[in-house]
Amino acid sequence: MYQNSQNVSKAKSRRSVGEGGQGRSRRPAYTREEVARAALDLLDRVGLDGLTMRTLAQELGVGTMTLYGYFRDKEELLDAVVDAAAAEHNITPPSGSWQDQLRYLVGELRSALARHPAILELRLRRPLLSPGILRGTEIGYSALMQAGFSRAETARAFRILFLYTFGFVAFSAESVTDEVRHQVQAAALLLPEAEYPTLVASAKETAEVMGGDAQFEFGLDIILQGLDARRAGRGRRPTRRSRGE
Amino acid sequence: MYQNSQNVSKAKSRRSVGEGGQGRSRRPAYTREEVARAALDLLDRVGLDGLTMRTLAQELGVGTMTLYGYFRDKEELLDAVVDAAAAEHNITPPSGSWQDQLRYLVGELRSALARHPAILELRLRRPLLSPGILRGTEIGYSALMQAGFSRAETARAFRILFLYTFGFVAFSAESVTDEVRHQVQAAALLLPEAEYPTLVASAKETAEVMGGDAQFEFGLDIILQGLDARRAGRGRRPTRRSRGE
DNA sequence: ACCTGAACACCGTTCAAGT
DNA sequence: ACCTGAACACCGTTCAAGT
Repeated sequence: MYQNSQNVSKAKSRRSVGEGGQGRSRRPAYTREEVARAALDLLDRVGLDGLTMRTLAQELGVGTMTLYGYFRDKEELLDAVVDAAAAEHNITPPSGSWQDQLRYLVGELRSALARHPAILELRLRRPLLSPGILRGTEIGYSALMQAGFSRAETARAFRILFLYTFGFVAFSAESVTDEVRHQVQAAALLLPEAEYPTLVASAKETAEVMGGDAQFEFGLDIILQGLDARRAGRGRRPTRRSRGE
Repeated sequence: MYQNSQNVSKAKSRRSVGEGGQGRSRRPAYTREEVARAALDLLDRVGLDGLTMRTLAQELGVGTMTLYGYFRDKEELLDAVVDAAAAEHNITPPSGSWQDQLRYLVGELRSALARHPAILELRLRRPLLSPGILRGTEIGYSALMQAGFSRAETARAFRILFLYTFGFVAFSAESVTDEVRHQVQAAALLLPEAEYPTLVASAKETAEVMGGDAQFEFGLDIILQGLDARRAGRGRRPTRRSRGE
């Protein structure tokens, strides 16, 4: 379902090694993708620290060193795991206004990241570029360009939405429970009021804002509103907001 | 310079153990803060993977197990390292419009994160609440509230800016070199044009947008513009943007 | 061709002991 | 009171060998 043509053919060519006639040579027990999916599954269950070459091998019923036949490194395995997570991500081209389309895309990205929390940390270090991931980018780009944004603005705008979503999930994942919220509120209330008057007064609001759908939607609205304002103002006054006044 | 009163007094009370008269009992070679700062320094030099209890101990000229007298865990040490990084962060209350003040704050946060890149990854897992970190929040809150935002809006607005900045630094740190940009552009150009027409056409723009001051400022402007629009529209029409149309 | 145990150079941390 | 080496239960990975 992802990178179809290339991967399938690669797997096939691996499988068809025995066509020589002797048919005695062993063929790999798994494909790269199968190993990656097993690793993703294990990752979901035991977290990033629990994903070990040893435990993964055990899970698959092979010797540890067998894994090094599929991947040069643990690093390379982890890249494949990120790819496997992206492969699950099946987005259908949305309809509606450009804002609606982007809302949908960003929502999909958010839920995809939430489905495999450990993936996020993995992606921090790699600028991922596999086709599966870029499918969403393509759709977002075309929505923005149809709305009248230039190519440069489109790239910038999509990047903002992408970064916001990533930042949100990274810091507002389901790890922000009610308990964490209470801790935050308590910590804010303990601050010296002389130095932190506004924060002490807003302790409750600060805690509420740590996560949740409402906060996510609010930020999304703000960004889309800002983009819309930028779009509307085009040509008239090319935004000299960055200057002094 | 950070959490002044408490920490200093704690360090003093540690030092003054020998006041009993005998003066023979050994006192700790370092304070907690000194160990944390040494760890931060080591972190900057060798990265997160290189920061080991063993190497840190060696750096300080003590046995490995001595560190466990200061911190129960490596986890607890890392928390202290994040705190030590926050302690360096000295922000002076800014002036100007609320947008200017927030621009300044966010810029400070960005450069603070850039100064110790490994800190970012550390902060992903901990909702940090030390006073040093919250100083910036207090200033941001008061700027937003003076601009007329409600407490709830203020908390939401500041959170957006915080998340955007974090996301930006996480994915657009100095690790995005020209080489990475070239890779991105090349990867985009290699996509099948039938499926990715917009992305292929915007390969150059996509690469440019991966990092850099211009992109950061653009996103910041968009968010501030969106916030301003929200502020201006208050009361009139309480934003039913989230609905269908 | 494909698989794998033993071994190496590391980790964080417990334990029992040293002054 | 403070410090610490030895030891334990782990890592990722190299190497040389097994079928």
